[in-house]
Amino acid sequence: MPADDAGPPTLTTVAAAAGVSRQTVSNALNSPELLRPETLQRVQEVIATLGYSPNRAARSLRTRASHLIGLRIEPALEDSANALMDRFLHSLVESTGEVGYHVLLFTGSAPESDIVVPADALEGYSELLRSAAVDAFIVTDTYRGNPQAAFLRERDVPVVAFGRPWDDPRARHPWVDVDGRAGVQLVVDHLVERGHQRIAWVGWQRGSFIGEDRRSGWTDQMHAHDLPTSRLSARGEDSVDFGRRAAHALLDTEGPTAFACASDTLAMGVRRALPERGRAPGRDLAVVGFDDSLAAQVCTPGLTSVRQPLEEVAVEIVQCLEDLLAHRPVARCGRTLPPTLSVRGTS
Amino acid sequence: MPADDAGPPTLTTVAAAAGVSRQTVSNALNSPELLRPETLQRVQEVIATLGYSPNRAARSLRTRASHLIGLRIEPALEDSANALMDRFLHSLVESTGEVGYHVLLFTGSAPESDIVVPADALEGYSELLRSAAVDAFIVTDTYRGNPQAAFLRERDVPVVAFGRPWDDPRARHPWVDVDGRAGVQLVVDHLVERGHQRIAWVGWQRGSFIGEDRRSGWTDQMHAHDLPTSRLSARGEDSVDFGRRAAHALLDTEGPTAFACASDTLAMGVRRALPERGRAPGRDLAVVGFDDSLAAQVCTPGLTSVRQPLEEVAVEIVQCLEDLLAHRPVARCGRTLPPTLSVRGTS
DNA sequence: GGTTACCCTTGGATCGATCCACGCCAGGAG
DNA sequence: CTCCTGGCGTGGATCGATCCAAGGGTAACC
Repeated sequence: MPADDAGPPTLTTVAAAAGVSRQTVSNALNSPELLRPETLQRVQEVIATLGYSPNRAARSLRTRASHLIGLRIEPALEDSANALMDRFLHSLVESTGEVGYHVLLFTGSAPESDIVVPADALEGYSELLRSAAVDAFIVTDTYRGNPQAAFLRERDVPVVAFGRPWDDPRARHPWVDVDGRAGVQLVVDHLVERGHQRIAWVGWQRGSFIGEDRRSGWTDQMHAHDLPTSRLSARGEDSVDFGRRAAHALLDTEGPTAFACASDTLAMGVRRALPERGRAPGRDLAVVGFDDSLAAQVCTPGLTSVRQPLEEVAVEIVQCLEDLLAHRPVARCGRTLPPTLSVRGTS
Repeated sequence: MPADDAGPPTLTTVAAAAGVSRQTVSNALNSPELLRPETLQRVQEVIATLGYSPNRAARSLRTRASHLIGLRIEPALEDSANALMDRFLHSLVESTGEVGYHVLLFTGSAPESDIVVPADALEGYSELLRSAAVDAFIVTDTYRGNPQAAFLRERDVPVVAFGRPWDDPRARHPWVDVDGRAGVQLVVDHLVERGHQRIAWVGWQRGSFIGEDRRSGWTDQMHAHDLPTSRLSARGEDSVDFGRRAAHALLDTEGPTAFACASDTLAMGVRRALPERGRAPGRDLAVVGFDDSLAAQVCTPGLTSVRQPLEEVAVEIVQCLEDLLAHRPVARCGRTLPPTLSVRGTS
């Protein structure tokens, strides 16, 4: 019975030092209400003195719970979506930490086809789950159809998605998403309040669920204000250059006084176009972006932009996760959160 | 002996199905060379059929190795440093994955004082280590003095740092860093090649190790080309506005034809100043940044910038980690990697 | 005095992989 | 014919925490 021989202390070590039994120490940690207050305190003191903390491997083995949440990181694309991921990741780690979970990152090397998810792509998930390395997953493919979540859910893999199952509204896995439509509605309201009437939309091509969702915020809210949308909409790729060209085209014929954009990237393009016609972004000629990226915050004047409530998303996801892991019925299967508007110099 | 009752298969399950003993299956996984090829193949087939993978908790408990690497995420600061972290994180996860490790994220809630690292701040690390949750740590406080690495190392915590121990060159923990000085030397060479002679420096205040390191690349290489540096240097906070003011001040009196900046943020400020004097960034009046941030890539014309080789940093760190964990003497205690130059429209 | 409740002890089993020490068998060498 | 070695089987112990069941004290109560 090596007491203070080598390595970190164990339950037995602590028990011996505190003059109680293993069981009592275990109870002190897991069911403190079973102990008499004075005993509890004594045990806790010894735990603190010895710097004991329970071996996670042993605990996991016995309880069949690793208290780890798996998150797959996609190969780095240096775009604004990634900057979002970073903010999200921070919040997520914090939220999970508060309820005693940690985040385990992994990466799937297998490339995926577009629609059909081959078994290979799920291999990473499957392996981690079979080896009991993680208790659940969070999937974050917000920017595509995100078929993985439903796929995993069908196989009884505990999973919560950041992003709606756009392509299958009947999917029954829990998800949390940001209400892009509501975000753009905020933008329109804000611009109308500033006196704008001819508000143009610069967005993505048809076919992007997220793009259409954001755009619907523009059309709906414009109509709600009895404002015209006809010929005021441009669609194209998500690039600075398209934003610039779209702004020129709209200014040539339609005389808009404000631009609501589907992304900061497009908004940066619109901004770029204005000086080329001797105008400047500001109250009179407004530009609003989406995502509140670093670029939006750094440029002068700052770009007004829709900010996703990623911190709240993380909190919601963790709540779902807790329900899921406790085998409680998850309160809400899907939930959308409203973004906010960061108002800066361009509006 | 529940064969295919519930839960994932275990060693015993596989052994029974393959008609061999537990030990043989274990050997098939950990010391395949001990098995006759035909036996090995048979066992592997059964493993594949049953979809077996060893329980990580059990393995960790027995071998005292979790195959997890701890990485602490600092509270989100939305600056360019964070964008770097993201790129680094991706590479790191990939590199660690290739050698059978995963990355575990955690966060320390305790605030830190400036110099003295209180025991509290290390609590997060310590707890994870005592509970045998991780085998080692990576610390990434590149942008400060980074006292934690040395501190942890002294306590025999396996740790590799991304970032030099600036304040204590004799620290003996392994580290990998990017050679900022060499990066700026690249910039100077590039600008000289483009015909520039009066190259200004826009950097940070004294006292920042990293700032001084980068600046030394400018002074050294300017002198190597027999070019003047006198009165061509501006120092201030890392903000767009300071960059702008510095550019104006330098243009007022010194007539520089190129600006080398300590960060993309400063460079964006310099860029901003040029149109205000009827000039435009480009070959004739060059601006170069540092970090190759998204903003540098997205703006028009694109900002030439120094790109940190984060992918290589990750690979090097993982190599150190392997040595460390194998109790091999770490090949190089510290190592710096040269950055590259992403040349774009502003130079 | 007996009952009840409360607090704690005791000793064991269990999770699943690995480590260890044998033991067994076949084939080739001596 | 024996010895030896490579390939594999067998049974048990081990890692450390938790689960389980039974039991021994003490104090308060009727």
